[in-house]
Amino acid sequence: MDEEAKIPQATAKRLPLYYRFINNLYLQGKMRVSSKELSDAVKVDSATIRRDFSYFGALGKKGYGYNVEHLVSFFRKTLDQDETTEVALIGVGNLGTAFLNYNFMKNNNTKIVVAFDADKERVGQEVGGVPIEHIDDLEERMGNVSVAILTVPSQAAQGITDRLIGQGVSGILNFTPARITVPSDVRVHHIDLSVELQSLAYFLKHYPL
Amino acid sequence: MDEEAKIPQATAKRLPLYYRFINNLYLQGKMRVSSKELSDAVKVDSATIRRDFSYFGALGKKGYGYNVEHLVSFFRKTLDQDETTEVALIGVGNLGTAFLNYNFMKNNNTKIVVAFDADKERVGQEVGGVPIEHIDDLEERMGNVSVAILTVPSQAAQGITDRLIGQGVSGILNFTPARITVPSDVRVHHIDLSVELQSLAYFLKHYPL
DNA sequence: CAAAAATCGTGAGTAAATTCACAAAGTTAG
DNA sequence: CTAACTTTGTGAATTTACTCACGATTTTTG
Repeated sequence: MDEEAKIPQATAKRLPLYYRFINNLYLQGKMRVSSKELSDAVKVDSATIRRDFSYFGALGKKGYGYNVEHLVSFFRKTLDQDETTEVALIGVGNLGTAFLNYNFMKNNNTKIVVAFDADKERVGQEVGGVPIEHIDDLEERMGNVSVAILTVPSQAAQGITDRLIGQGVSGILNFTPARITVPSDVRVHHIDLSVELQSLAYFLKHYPL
Repeated sequence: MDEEAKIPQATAKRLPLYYRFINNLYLQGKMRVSSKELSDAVKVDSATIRRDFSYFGALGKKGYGYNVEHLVSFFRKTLDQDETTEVALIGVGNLGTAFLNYNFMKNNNTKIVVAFDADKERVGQEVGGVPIEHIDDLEERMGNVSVAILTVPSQAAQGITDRLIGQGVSGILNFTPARITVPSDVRVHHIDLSVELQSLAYFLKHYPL
């Protein structure tokens, strides 16, 4: 296990957000930043930010704040920003295409290197610089990519998941409404767009602010 | 305030998920279901499911489980499944288009009724049955929709947010990387696709399962 | 240089969510 | 009908996350 394995999951989820914002400050030439300023920008309580940072040691200076350059290089290291994670995308529909176009606008430690689709017409095309392969060739063309984005129709989700796992994938970002079943050593993050929208509607009706 | 306002937020977020799954069971003609079966399907601990349901009273029967028909009609009522929330979508790029196409595949208490884009070429077209208006006409064409999906470039996010709020929008589903600033009575749910991907990569490296 | 202001890092308190584990009550099988 | 089994609903324990509030330290101002 990592030494860092003590970091709360909630904190870990915020790290990429912090990194992106701090990197912007750095590119703008800003020298220092306080937890209060960060808080206004990323909408996370300033005490939470200080606590989050404190898991990595004393990154700041009392009465001063945080040195932007120091923070940026620290986060780059911590988030393995130099070591890119290669990603495969399965399902080049609208959502999949959005990801592919997004791919190169980054601050990113992840890169989609190959995409698959069931439509033979699309094979051989490129979207956002990523070649599209046919889903039947998944096993031959996937290489040893370890993360996959699943943007296929939900009926196809479990079948493709099984094939991905057969290829050694260890992380899946699942955008289908289907809840997929995976071995216990495979991590799945699930984003259900229609649930997000419905839950927002429910909150508006039942939890007035 | 609602009577139901006691329901934990974490529970409220799971309700749409439960509803969708239970509705599928109902359509398949299944008569009964246990918390254990639901748990396997939606990947939520069975005790959590029983606890969630218990906030609404005793919906189940000991030794038997839950009656599917009863559950389905209960959830339909609770989620205001009959009273549809009208939604506006801003930014008809790939991601926006994905939402529009998704719109009618539903079990849904939400419906996108109008979309806006900055591209004049697209005005007058329909995507997924939803008419596209020009962003300059936002104020005239939005009607009294109270929820908006924001799928625009991040530079445009805050400006459009301000205009939406001027029109009385009270909930925003923000897909841009920008953290938007809103009055305290407006609810924002933020989904940051690149953060999701990066955070999955981080978890894989640092939190081996 | 001294006083005032800023800001971190964190102990302690609180809140929210999850999970365990079991009595109670129903169902099923023989 | 009885015994074995199933499954709920929930009190209590635990885990996780958030926030307050303040001492310690540095910067800034005059």
